[in-house]
Amino acid sequence: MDTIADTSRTDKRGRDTRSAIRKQALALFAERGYGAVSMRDIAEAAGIRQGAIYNHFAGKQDLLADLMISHLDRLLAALVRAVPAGGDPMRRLEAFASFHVGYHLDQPDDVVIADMELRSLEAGRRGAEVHALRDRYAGVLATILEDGRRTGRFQTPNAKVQAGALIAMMTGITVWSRDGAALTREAVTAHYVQMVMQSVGLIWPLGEEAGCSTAQ
Amino acid sequence: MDTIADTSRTDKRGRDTRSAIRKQALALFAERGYGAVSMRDIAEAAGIRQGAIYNHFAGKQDLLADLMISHLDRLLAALVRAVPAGGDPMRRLEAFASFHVGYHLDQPDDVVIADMELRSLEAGRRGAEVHALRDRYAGVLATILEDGRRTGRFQTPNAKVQAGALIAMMTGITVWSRDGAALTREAVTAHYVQMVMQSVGLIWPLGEEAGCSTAQ
DNA sequence: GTCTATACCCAGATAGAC
DNA sequence: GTCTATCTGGGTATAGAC
Repeated sequence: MDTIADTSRTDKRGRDTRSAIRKQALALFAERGYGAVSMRDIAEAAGIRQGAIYNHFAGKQDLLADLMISHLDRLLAALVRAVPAGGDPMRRLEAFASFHVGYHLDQPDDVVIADMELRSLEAGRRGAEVHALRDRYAGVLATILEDGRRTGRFQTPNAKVQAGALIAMMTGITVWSRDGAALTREAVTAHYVQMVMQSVGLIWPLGEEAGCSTAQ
Repeated sequence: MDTIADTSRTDKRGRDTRSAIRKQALALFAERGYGAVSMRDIAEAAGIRQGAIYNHFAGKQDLLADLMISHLDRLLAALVRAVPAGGDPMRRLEAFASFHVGYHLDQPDDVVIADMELRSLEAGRRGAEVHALRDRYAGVLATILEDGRRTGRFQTPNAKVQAGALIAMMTGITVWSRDGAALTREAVTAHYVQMVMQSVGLIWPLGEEAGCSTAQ
């Protein structure tokens, strides 16, 4: 059930088979979905034979869990760097939205797997770990919203519900951004940040004359 | 490739096999995902043998396409009844949000299939039809947002982007509402409507302190 | 229309030589 | 660690009796 080896890097010939498997599996799962990809497909893309995958991963499920968990670990680590733990909820919300959108634009394959293939991940220890990591991520946003609500800055009915709603909204980016976005990265980010900030009742962008919003 | 018969209702013994197949397939696809459900599973749930399904559907793909298209047809018909074609964009946006949330709470299985199993639907005539119906639905919302933006009532950067974002947000309901919602139907609807209305820069609920763009 | 039986294929995983 | 070869099981779809 578990990963065979966690530390392998390049072998004598300078090729890192384990990394190649992960990379190709990620791309194929994201493109076709877990169920539609065979171990033979992955092996071929990685330049090896099917049986050799089992020298690096215990099975297809192990491979999927490995991809999800390593993605979520990186996501959470990057989140901590990008969003301050305390301070003005408005600034933290802006930072969160900006970070989330940027990350999804940069790593659409990782993200789409962690979102769409949850049902493909069989229950068990790894599955619980994945869910726990996802909950931690959503919890960061929920805390920001709750802080804003409690101090009267945000107009939000329920921090947990809204956290789920906003994450769903921003994650939907991957659905349409994959096929040739007509918008620049900055424009997309600005749009989503504006929607998020307005959704908690803020006037956005800031500095629009004493409380009243007008289109620019 | 096509459906065998479109009009069958109950047979002599009062049993409608075709409807039973559709009903069970819908529930199973929604629960486990298309790829994880076999024709044998569906047949067993419907109380027949596996081969008998092919008297009603040309294959598994045909069954999936049938479920998606009939769902989208019903969704669009209900949308037309619930949301007026013209008039105040604010009222139409409120009606759209309220309708969408209510429909997703009522028919989570239909909705989750049409959203999550798009990748399982092979390209072709039926696939194109599904995408066209989905585009029509999103187009209704985009038109509302554009009307509001043009007349200066909504603060929205890009009607098409925001339409996609709001639909993704509201559709995410199915993810968490399936396991014992702690909120009443009315509370969930009110929360989401509020988030949608605020996300276009409106003060919501109406009648909160004068001076800002609450427009009638 | 439904049944039983089966053709046919492809999946994930394993064994053992090198 | 990788290869070839194979085991084992499951899938969709079809054939033909009733």
